[in-house]
Amino acid sequence: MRHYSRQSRFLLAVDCIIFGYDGQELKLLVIQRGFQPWKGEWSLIGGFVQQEETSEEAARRVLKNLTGIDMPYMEQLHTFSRTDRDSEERTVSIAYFALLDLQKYKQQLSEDFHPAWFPINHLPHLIFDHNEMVELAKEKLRYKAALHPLLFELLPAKFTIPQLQHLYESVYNAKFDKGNFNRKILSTDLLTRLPDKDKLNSKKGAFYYKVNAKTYKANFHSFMNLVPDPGKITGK
Amino acid sequence: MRHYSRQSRFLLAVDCIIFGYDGQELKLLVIQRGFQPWKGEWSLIGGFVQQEETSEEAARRVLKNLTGIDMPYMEQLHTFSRTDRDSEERTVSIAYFALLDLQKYKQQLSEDFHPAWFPINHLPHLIFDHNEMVELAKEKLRYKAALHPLLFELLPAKFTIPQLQHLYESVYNAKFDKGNFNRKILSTDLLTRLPDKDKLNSKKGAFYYKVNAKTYKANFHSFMNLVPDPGKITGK
DNA sequence: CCAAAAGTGTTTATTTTACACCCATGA
DNA sequence: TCATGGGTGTAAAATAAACACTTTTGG
Repeated sequence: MRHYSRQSRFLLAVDCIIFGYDGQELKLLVIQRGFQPWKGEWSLIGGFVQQEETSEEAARRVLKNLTGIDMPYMEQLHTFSRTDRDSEERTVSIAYFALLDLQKYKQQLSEDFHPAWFPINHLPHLIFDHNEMVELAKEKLRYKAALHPLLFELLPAKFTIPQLQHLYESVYNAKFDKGNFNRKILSTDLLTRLPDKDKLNSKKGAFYYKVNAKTYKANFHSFMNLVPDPGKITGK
Repeated sequence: MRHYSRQSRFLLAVDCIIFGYDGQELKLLVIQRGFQPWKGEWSLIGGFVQQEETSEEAARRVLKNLTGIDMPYMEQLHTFSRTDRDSEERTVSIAYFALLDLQKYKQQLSEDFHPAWFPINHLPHLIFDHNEMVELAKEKLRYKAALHPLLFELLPAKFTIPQLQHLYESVYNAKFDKGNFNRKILSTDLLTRLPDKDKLNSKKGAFYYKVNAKTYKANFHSFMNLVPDPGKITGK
């Protein structure tokens, strides 16, 4: 009963929830599945874990193969193990969560696997339990971004505070006070102001900032208060 | 390459990090492993996932079998997949995290599997990557307990505020101001005062409280500020 | 009576919020 | 010049921190 030889063995998959931001709204990367079953249906990017790799390596390999991208930010989300979650054969899936500057990578995205970016509030039906995975990932994104400077991963190297605020507003479906948002973000000391301005969105122009790599790395894991009224965010 | 039939299949384990509190300090439940390899070594409670159950069901089944206890609080922690983590055969392990009132369950704990409670700051060497799992679980406990009323799960149904404070202090290895702690906890409206007092720890006696199930359930997931100076807790 | 722990009060500092106001500039 | 978004100032409110003080009671 407890001996290795008598135990069941399982297919192990990885599935990746990839969020991107195009300056307008938060989007999710999905592909049209290229093999049976459910060929042609929308699906998260995923694949099977191989014998000689960790699940994290599998996720990176699959993402690299299917998108051509080395994910700059990725973390494990949750392992899904419902016995009927895959219609073909019982498969346990380890889900990963990644963030991308959509603008930067969209040219480099290979078209071979029919990728598509869907607005996070208008997702198509996905195969298996992939919609459930996305819901959990959205919760985690909102939870974590309220406490840690996670959303910078979705922006280009140079961005303005109003752009950052717009991103936060689209993640939380809320409007924040610009004065307070400014001070709160700048008080974290995570940003360095650059000499030039973005003049596309206003006549006056907004200064560009870049992430201060030192303080970003040092403070990423400490608690911040990046979102107004976080008491009302219902975590997990 | 992408077809189900050609993929590797893996042993899937669950391992459980069980924290308990005895009124003095935080402890971890481990057992002496009863089978080869590493028979007799200290190990987390674990077992293999079977064909017809989810990983969560496997964790609950294994815990029930080995301890006799239906875990009142359990959540998935992380999936560990280093290729060499099990010396016998490649095994991927889904780790779970559980909290127990140690006093309540210690009689009921079956002795068959040689269980032992170790103080969290003086753990023995555990097999495989189990020490690593415990470290991650400790981080998560500290992280989550600073924001959510998690630690109540470690206390009996009736407890005093000084007892609760002592628990927080032992989890964070810190001393908190009793006046501020009192007000902070009571302001959450999570506790209901009972008519009687605990007179064991002081002459004056401290009122017993119980968790208010309604507000507890309703507010569990919202952000609170249960620990002084949370800005200094380094999350994850 | 008094030591010791429980619990309350109070003052100060810090953070958050709301919102008024000034600034720069392209059309 | 003036509408528009960028950015700063400020006062009020809420929260947090430090610490003094009062209460209770077994020995």
